[in-house]
Amino acid sequence: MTRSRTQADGSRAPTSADVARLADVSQTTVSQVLNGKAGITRISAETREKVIAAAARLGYTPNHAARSLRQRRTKLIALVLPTLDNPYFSDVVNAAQEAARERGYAVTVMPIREGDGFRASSLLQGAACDGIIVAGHENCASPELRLLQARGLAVAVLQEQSPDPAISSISVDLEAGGHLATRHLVALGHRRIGHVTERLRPAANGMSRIDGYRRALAEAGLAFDPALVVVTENSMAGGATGAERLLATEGEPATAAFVYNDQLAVGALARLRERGLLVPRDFAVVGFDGLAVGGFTAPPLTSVDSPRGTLGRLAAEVLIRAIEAGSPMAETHRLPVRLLVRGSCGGQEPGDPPP
Amino acid sequence: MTRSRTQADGSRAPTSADVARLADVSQTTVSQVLNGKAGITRISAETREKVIAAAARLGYTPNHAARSLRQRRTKLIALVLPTLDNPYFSDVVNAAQEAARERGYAVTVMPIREGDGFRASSLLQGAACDGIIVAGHENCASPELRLLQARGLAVAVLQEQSPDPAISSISVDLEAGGHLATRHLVALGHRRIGHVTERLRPAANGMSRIDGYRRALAEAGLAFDPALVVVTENSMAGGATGAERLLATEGEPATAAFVYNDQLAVGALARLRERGLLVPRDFAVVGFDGLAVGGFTAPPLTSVDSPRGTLGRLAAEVLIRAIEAGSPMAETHRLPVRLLVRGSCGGQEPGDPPP
DNA sequence: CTGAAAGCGCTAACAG
DNA sequence: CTGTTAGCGCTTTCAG
Repeated sequence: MTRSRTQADGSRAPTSADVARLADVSQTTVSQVLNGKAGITRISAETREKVIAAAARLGYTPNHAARSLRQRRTKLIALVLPTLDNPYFSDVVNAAQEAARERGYAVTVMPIREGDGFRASSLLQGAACDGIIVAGHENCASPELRLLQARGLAVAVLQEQSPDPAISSISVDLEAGGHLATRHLVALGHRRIGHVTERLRPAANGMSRIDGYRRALAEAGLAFDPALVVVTENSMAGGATGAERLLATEGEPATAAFVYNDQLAVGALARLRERGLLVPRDFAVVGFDGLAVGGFTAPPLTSVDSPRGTLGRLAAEVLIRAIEAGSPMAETHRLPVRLLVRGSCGGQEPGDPPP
Repeated sequence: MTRSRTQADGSRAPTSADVARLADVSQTTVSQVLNGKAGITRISAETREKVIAAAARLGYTPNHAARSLRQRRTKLIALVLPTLDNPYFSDVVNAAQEAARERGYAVTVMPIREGDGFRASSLLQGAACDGIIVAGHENCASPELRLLQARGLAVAVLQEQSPDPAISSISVDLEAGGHLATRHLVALGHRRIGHVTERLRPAANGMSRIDGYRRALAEAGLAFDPALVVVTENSMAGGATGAERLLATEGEPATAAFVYNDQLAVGALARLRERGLLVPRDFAVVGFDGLAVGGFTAPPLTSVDSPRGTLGRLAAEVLIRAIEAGSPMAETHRLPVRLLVRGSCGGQEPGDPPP
């Protein structure tokens, strides 16, 4: 009973060897009992009891690093988010976490600011997790992703279409959302409809919000007017200045706007109010995401609702599939969206519109 | 040159042995070059070059699990949050991350729902990280925390006073905040001031928002009326029903409320509006947190601003100090707050009030 | 049904 | 200035 290497505070996390000693069995047996697959019963009931009791008495938990090293598997998934200040990801993370847990994986969130270029990637490269789900424009577009994938890390991209077809992507149908939102405004009689958006990406492939916006305009016989597209920063403040700029646009003024996301839309609503415009009487707004906050704005925000739970769950499932396949099988999923009609467009009272 | 164990896709993450072979040196040398402390130069410039070149050529990144196992240190800090749907923590996390990075640590976020009882704690117990910063009522109060600390994990509690004096705590001065908010309302002439709050915790130790609320009332010679304290759920919807209940209270009606946090306050503002009350003319509201969203509500929300960046940075510093000391030194920090006057109380235009 | 031995990839002692 | 050796804690053959 050599009790070596004590910590500064006198204790030391118990190891499987400690458990083995206490239960008077081998480490192998401890491992077998504690990780025993249901099927294979190579352990007697009596031994099993002893081991379990010993483990419980010591409060034993397997050392994560040792196990990961040995198994070349961490059972850990990282969700890479650009920021935590948009509650959009809350539901996504919860659902991903739940789906992962069912399969024996844990989910952890790594905030990596857009443009930081995966500076934290020593962790990712170093196989600190088995796979990553990546969100955020730049992060998703990063060429480093395919390097990570080549290193054996499973990669899935969330809410963006990856430029790289070899990388899995789970997103909602942004184009359909843009179309739905814009069509809604058209149906309410608007003919000068603006679009407030985050910086436009060059790699537009006909799959983004603005494409749906343009399609709805075209279908209604309305010309696309670049002067009505305002690019701004992705924040509430950005939404406010976006609205401001839209109002200041030359030519016939806009009477409505389809806004990139609810975060921006909250800012836009505030600025419209400050400028003395009454929404929806003087101006209509549609957001995107279907955030809870939209139920509490003045007026409540009509928005394209995205199935965040399904998105998160699916992302986890796809990723785990790839991890367990051992090879990078790319899957692409595009989930449908629906219009969540609240009060910011007028015309109808809260309730679901006809499809 | 035995190239063994290829992955399904034919590649394999390079190891330090691979680098050593390529550079024609020993693994030790590779390790020394790549982790070399600035001071100790036991490596010739030439060798260093060779190693660095080889590592670069292979795209070598040290294996996290192996390194952690060997060093008994992960250089990883987990921030345990109850949910991601309150943007409050965004700044906290960013600041913590920055402070940690300066010291060579990475920060990861683990969402653990309140009441889940650290179910994910196999990771925490298993030494998957060196320390944790815990937020959320129940999580902070969990007795498991001291177990984790006993296991050698550094623990710091955020924004709550830990019931356990042996655990570090970094929070803002909630009592002062409650006092500041309530005094502001008193100064504006309100005499029936309600308080909408999340469930009250038994362990009230004179340090929470409500204590400051009561102190300000007392100082103004106003009686504390339990009928004006409404307990509700921690969400925007909860804030709405809280406001509702406050309006329905019997006795002389409230004309103002100090609300637990901005999330709740957003909901409260919305419900007041729906009920036809004009804020601040008919009712005044003060929130807590100083979130960005408060700048975009109708009217903009006056709130007790909390130094979230400092909080996060300090938490990381305290934790890292504890990690590197090797023993659980408890530190308690309570940061000051200030009133952020916007429009939801009237009386003065946006701008800082006199202290 | 159980144990002994090997080794995951890395770094820290200790020799030279 | 560099290499050899050992071992972190675990799981996994392989023998019994």
